[in-house]
Amino acid sequence: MGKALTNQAMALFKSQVFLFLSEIPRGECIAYGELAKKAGFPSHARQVGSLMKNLPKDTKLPWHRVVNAQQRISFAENTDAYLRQKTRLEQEGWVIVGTKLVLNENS
DNA sequence: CTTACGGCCCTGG
DNA sequence: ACCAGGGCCGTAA
Repeated sequence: MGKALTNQAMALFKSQVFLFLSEIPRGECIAYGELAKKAGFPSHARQVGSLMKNLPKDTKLPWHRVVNAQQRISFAENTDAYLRQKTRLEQEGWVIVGTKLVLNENS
């Protein structure tokens, strides 16, 4: 049972997640869990998801480059959120089948 | 205080 | 490749 994160730890977690996210280049992507690890909190994948969900709509952060550990978009296929993310990833060269990121044509 | 709920993840079938 | 089950942990109700 891990102890609860202090407010300060959470603040650090957030800033680290946003920092590493901002460094993901166009054409690449990263898993929620990977981002959590890099930020120093390996068991907080879901919290990364929450952070993404709560980003302001006009954010400049590349939230769409965050996918799940199976390289899939974590939204149901018939949703708006899914379409938004898929469209943005396709603009960066990804070929996507269903929710699966198959390959990137540019890389 | 306790439930419920996620933009999750991992391990088997 | 697909799915279920268990674990995870902050946040809102």
